[in-house]
Amino acid sequence: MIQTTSEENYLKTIFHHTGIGNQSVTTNDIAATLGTKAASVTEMLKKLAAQKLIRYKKYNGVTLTDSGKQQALLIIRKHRLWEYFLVEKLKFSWDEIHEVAEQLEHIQSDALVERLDSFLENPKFDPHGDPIPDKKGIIINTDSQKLIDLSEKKEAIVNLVSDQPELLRHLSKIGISLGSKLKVLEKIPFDNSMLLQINGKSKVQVSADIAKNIRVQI
Amino acid sequence: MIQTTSEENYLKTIFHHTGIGNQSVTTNDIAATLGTKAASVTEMLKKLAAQKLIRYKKYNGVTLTDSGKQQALLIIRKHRLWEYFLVEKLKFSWDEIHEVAEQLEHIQSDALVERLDSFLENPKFDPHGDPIPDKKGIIINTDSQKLIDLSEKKEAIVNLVSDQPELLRHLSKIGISLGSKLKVLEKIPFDNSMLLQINGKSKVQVSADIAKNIRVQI
DNA sequence: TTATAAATTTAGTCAAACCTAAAAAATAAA
DNA sequence: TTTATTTTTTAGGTTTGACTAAATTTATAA
Repeated sequence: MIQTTSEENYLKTIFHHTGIGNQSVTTNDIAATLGTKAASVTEMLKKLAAQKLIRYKKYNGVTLTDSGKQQALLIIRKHRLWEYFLVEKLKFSWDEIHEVAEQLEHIQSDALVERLDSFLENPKFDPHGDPIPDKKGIIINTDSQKLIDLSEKKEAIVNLVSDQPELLRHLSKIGISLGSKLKVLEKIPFDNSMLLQINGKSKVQVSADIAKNIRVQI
Repeated sequence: MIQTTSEENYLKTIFHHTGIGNQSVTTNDIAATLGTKAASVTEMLKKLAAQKLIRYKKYNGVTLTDSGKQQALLIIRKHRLWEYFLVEKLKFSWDEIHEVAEQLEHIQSDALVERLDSFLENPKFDPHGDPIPDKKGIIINTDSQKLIDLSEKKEAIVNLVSDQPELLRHLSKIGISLGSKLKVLEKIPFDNSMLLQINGKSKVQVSADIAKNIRVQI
């Protein structure tokens, strides 16, 4: 499951274009960001698709799978933790650190990341003010809200879900995952449950207990 | 003048075989250390020779040029500084750090190395007791040895002590300082502690933990 | 001192990640 | 709706650093 540095850079770039939702990004945009040519991007997209890290259909742009999103977030976690280290401990200024962090983010060692995180006392934001994903790849978003508070007819993107394994299992069963677009079709006052439409397709009923544990972003 | 990771690994391996002198090392020995095949080594040797980092004559083994030696020492400097960081700051044990340091040593940034060195307060030895070359690639006399390795009845001069302030305070309290002449009167197998005579006068008992952190020269 | 063995180099392949040029598909304009 | 333009993909190359197999050189032993 370990990516090459190049594969990691592609994942990161795709994530930066598509964000936490399931938006797509074009071959040319990826090439422009990475400073490579479109032809090279196409080749790499095939490799990433074969590993089920992205969804790729010819001439159609790409989106990250849950697995790809997870990988990207963990690389971003490393990048931002190292940036924090460089500024807070080594006294670099915030504008000198990017290039070095680009290298450090590719060091492969789970133990290293976790110990670095502890050593730095679990910072939540990097020196540029961007949030640092936690070890599960969950990223704070201050303008997120609980699904239960979303009003009827409104749409939002699933941002954070609590890390209870049972809840996660249930959600994946009914087709909700990080980045899903939810529309509130109806709120049932009797039990505060909600009728939702997922990604403009399937409809599903969720209890208030569940809706309290999902955070979404408009 | 920047080397690839692979070139850096070859330089480092050659240095570890040839040392600070101008000894030579064979193709096969390099291959064995790196886990590659002799044919691959031959190819790389040509590249390094073209950069004047090694002296290479077919079928004749290689030696490092001054420039190659310098490069190798700076890589070793990085490796050992990162090892020190991993143990002293991130609390890894000394036997878990090698693999990660192998990756970190290839990060390219002069500023990073110098700031890391300052942050660590310019350590002179890594957690395995090996000396850390300074920024010019100058390495402390490698034929100094750890006091703990000195055998009974032998005498030696204190060369360097680790820079832990507490240790330094303790040593000055019992009368050991840079340049003191120590004679090993007795080694106690039970706890590896040592009974020493200092400058032919006072006797003192030091624990194994202390004896590991003092370097002496015969 | 010749025959055998070991070490080293050469020659030819391969995979990864890039490239250019040409073909194909999708999009925009006439 | 055809034509033109842009985007994307395919096809064929290049470089780096590895490989195997065969050839060459050096070292060892009978």
